[in-house]
Amino acid sequence: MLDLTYIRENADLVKKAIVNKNTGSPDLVDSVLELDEAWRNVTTKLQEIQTAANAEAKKIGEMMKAGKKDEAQAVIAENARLKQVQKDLEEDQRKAAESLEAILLEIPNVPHPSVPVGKTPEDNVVAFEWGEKPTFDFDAVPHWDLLDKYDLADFDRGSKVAGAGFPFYKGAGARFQRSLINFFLNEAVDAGYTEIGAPLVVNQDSARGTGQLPDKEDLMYEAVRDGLYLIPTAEVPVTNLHRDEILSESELPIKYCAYTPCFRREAGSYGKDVRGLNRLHQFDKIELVHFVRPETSYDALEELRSHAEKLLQLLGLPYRRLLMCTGDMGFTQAKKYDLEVWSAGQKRWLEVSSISNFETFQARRMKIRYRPISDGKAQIIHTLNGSGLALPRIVAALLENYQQADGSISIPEVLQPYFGSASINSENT
RNA sequence: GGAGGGGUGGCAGAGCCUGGUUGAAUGCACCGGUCUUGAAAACCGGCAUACCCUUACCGGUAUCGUGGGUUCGAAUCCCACCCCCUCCGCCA
Repeated sequence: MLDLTYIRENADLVKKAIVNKNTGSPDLVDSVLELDEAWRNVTTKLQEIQTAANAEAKKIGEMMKAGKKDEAQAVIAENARLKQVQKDLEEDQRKAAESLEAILLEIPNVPHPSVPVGKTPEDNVVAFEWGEKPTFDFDAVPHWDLLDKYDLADFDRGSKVAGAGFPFYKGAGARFQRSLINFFLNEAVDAGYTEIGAPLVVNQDSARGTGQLPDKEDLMYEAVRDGLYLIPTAEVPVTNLHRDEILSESELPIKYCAYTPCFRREAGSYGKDVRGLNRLHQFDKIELVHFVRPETSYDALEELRSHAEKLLQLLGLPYRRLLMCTGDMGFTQAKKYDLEVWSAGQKRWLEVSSISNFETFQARRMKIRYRPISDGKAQIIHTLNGSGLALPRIVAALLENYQQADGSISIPEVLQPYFGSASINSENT
């Protein structure tokens, strides 16, 4: 959510953002300005009435104290008229505020000036590439064949028990994931993050805070009976951790890492994109979240990005960094990078991390502020997050890129202490 | 799930029975000043949030868990909901 005053003063900029992000009509801005005007008019009138009514009430109080009951009765009768006017105005104000709020929630975050303008994924900029794509003197196979071969995952039984997109992991497959989780968490903690174990369900206020509601409701599984949502990412509970709080400057920046399963309905997806581990309804992810002072958020974005990239480098996975264009970056972000790893068996790039600066967009909804030591006036902070990293596609890429001529899969050195051996082969599954 | 107690400013904690200068005593923390070679102590002053009006100053409104209600007037009375604590039950 953007600041109303900001919209008032930068109407053209916000309109441009809506157009560039391709998320709706720029006329929304005009509606906001009109509704804001209307709300302020009503509010001013209402407050005048309240001022009058309060003054009368005070007078009555004094009369009662002085024992002038009859005089008081007369004022009471007169005040009843004011009360009716007040009620009507309150209703008007409530309606105006409601419409204003609703439209405000439809206005996207304004992209940072460094973000390229564009409409489709083709307009994203490949900002950086790292590593050599592996070459093979045999036919590299996709990961689903390798999962099968070593019985690392069972999709059919997952479908039976839960549904498509909820695989079982077995043996070395399950252990492999567990070793990645531990590796990622340890790296994050070493980089200065505080580890968080988070609730896997959140209430509506939390879902609204990070921007999943009102628009992206279809993304989430919902426990209707209890009004709870299964988290689509740890971003939701972890960012909401400080909702409605005023932090002190000395505790910033706050950096959290959290491992959680993530649940996504992914309604409407199909085809090769969902083959194997490419897209699941439940998957594991380690999420990194920053709470920072506004002036430092773009430094923090690069820092966060480098933390995620380091993991890929340690794992020896070739990857590229995309700077997302305005049309492909999403509603709530001001700037966003995607990291994609090369998947040698499928011969395609797979998105494994998305790193974003939300500036005040989330924090304003959540009322997360900090008190600067200098002037003491509470100020909205900036929030950022990024995956560090999402597991299934990392597993897919590792299996595919590290497959060997003899059919075994070697394990990157950094992972071996976690996994407990140097390869996956027919002996150790 | 049952019974009882409670949710007040950054924190602690009065006020609620007996509705009326209580946006809220007091203490701590914090900020500024005096004093001091410096610091501490002491003393003086300041210190909630959001919003409206205003060039500005002044002024005003709302907020005592949340939402309703009673009343001329509610932190204070009534109702519902949420959360916390204690005891009981159930349970990994």
